[in-house]
Amino acid sequence: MSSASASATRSDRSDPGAGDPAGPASTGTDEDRTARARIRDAALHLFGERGVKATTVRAIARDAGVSPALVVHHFGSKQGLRDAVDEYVLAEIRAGKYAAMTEGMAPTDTAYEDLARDKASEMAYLVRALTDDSEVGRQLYQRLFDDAVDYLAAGMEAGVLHPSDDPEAHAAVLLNAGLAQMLLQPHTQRALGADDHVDMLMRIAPVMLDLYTDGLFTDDRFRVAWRTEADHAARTTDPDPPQTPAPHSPRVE
Amino acid sequence: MSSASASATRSDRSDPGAGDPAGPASTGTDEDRTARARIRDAALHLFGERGVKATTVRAIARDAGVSPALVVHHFGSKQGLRDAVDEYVLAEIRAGKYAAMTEGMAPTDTAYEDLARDKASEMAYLVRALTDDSEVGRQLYQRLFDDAVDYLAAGMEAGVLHPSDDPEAHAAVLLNAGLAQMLLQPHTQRALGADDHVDMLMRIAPVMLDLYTDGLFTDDRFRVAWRTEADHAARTTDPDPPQTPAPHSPRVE
DNA sequence: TAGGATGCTGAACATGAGTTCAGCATCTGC
DNA sequence: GCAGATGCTGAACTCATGTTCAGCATCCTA
Repeated sequence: MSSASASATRSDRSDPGAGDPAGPASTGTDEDRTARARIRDAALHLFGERGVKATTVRAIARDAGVSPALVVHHFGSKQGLRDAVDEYVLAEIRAGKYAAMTEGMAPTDTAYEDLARDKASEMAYLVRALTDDSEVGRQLYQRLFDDAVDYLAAGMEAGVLHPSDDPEAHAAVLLNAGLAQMLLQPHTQRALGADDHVDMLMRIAPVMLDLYTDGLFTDDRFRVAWRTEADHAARTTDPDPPQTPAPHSPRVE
Repeated sequence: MSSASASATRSDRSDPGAGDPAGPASTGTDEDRTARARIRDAALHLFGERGVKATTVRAIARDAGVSPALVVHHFGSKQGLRDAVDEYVLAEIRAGKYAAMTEGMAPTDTAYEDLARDKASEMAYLVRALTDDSEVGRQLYQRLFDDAVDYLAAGMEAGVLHPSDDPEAHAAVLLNAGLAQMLLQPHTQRALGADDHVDMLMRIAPVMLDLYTDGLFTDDRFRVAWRTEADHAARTTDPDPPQTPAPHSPRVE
């Protein structure tokens, strides 16, 4: 067991303490936080900025002010570090810290702006996670989706939102529309010539409120056209459709 | 490009023929297409599937049925190949082949479905480009944005769309909402339990049409609240306060 | 104060991946 | 038929990057 003696110290139980001894991401005034925490934070930041694959262990070590070897000492491997970052972020997701992301659905307060400002690194990481197909992305979306379904149900119950034939699809569409403003933020900002993220939000918010208040179309010709076409397609595709497209019930007008 | 001794044969004029001798992406029945075209197509496919960084030249060569050296022979370098793929895609963008992506804004026909089916590889590449910050992504978004602005203007002119105070922001919001259904497609499909992409679109489309026809809110209370708050913030920001905590407006309860 | 655990490092190691290179076949024009 | 251009390959080279390792300092404990 001579060869395994030194490495056993690392790989087998890399955590010096219990659960998460590093504490929250940006706690601790400056650089007196534990090296483990600094490494995790640096990784979160760089992973979010450039992606996991494009981030080197050496770059993380440099940003954290430690040697590359220490990264491996604490987390076993780059993958182990990634897992630790994921677990950290997932814990925050489970704690509901990113609930404001659904605010993009209908910007009624500044919660989203606050989130974008205070958790920029985490947000970048999450945005990336949503377009990878990582476990973090899956869990984040599922959580936001569940929240959105609840919000919509409550709103419909209270009568402030139009009822829906398909509340889940409704939740998904609205959630996606909200998240899109985040995913496509750089493009949108450029296209609108906005100075910064907040400036862009100030352009976007009233438009979304108008859209959700008045709709877009001045009458229902597009909906009628679509239904006609869908019915026609359903009728001509095959005589006995295995999945009836569910005739759309009349909506609240 | 600097040490132009032996590499001049490759780098400087890597194209054996003129402009784009490889022809369109999937033309040519099976494997009798030129190797250059097969390499480009394989690269497009893999770049879209895994990302540029995660795709190796060796994998591209394997998929194209050639040696890694031939990739470099034709395109000078991996970056050169990437540039060629970008240029190919950009040409298609300029030719308006992806205009149906704006269809997501308001699904009035099957153009988007057709696109998703026939150009799956290209679409994956473009989706990835939109979330990187690549030149292709920028140009694609700009093009789609310009198209969206035109569509909206025409619709408003014709009276089928509500007029807007800020048509560009309106175009951006609608474009983003449409693109979101593409960017978040895997998540949405999972959350809705849809069988496939088309199944998901059949759930999404009527909801979007309902949303754009009727709106979401049953009255304008949220818009009024937001305006009130915005006015208040505007009035109180300038005198001195650096950051107003902003009282949260009434939410959907 | 001795001894071991802990935190940490510099230097080396191994591998994966982009790239280079010398040469072989095939085709075309003379 | 010959010569050069063209298309293409296997093998080797180089470098970046993840990882290992032996050892040093510090701190806690008996």
